[in-house]
Amino acid sequence: MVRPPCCDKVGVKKGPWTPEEDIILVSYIQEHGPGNWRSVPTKTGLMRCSKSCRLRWTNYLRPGIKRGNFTPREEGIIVHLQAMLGNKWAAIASYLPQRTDNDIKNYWNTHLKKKLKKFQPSISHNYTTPLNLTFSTHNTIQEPFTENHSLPGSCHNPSTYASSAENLSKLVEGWMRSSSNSTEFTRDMQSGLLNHDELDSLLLYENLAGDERKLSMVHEEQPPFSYLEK
DNA sequence: AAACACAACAACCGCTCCTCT
DNA sequence: GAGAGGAGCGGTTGTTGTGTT
Repeated sequence: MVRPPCCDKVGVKKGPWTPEEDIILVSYIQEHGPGNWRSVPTKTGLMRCSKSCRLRWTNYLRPGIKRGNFTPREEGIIVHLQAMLGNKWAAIASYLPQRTDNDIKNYWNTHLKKKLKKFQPSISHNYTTPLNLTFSTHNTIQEPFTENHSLPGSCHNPSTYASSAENLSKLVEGWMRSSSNSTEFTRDMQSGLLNHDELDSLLLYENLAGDERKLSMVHEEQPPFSYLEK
């Protein structure tokens, strides 16, 4: 069975959005709310594919989006989550509500991948396994957390990555706290929330993000699995 | 100043997943 | 339970900006 395209390719405008198109889309969504993207082009008169409208809204026009430089802290979160989840950009983005999955993906591909490659150029392919698989191997997390940790994106629609993401939420929360409170972080570590691989990853990356001059020193050490080229 | 190379980012495409009937 | 349609995701490409020769 061949699925028809999401919209008629004939007459559909492509390429960069103009300010006028943005205004039309934003005012439509302000009036009707996001959703029902299929009908947006016809209702607004925009000569755009419904997917294009959705992408434009979610990535650029949606309120609360932060653009521009990623902070070292955000970099650390991205790197660590990427190591655990793989290229699940939407899941990673759920931990950085002000950033979009597209933004994170682009930033990873253009900045972080290179940074990490430079950081450890001779990694074997054996290390490409995301850390969430390591969890089961090491039994660091034996049961999913059942506490009420809110997880953006998974609370309404349980997704395929939800179970690991729930675990991650705790993990990341612990790490984020650690940035400002190393005592609590140590407590998490001692209570078994983090295993040694994860801790190495975090500490190593904090060196990387905080001070590039340390790269040559870190390079000598055993690499965490996370920082790998796919 | 021009040509070229590279980097960064916006957007598209194809596929999968989810929901509804 | 199956099928269809819509939404979402991730990989990739295209375009533009910036730096270098």
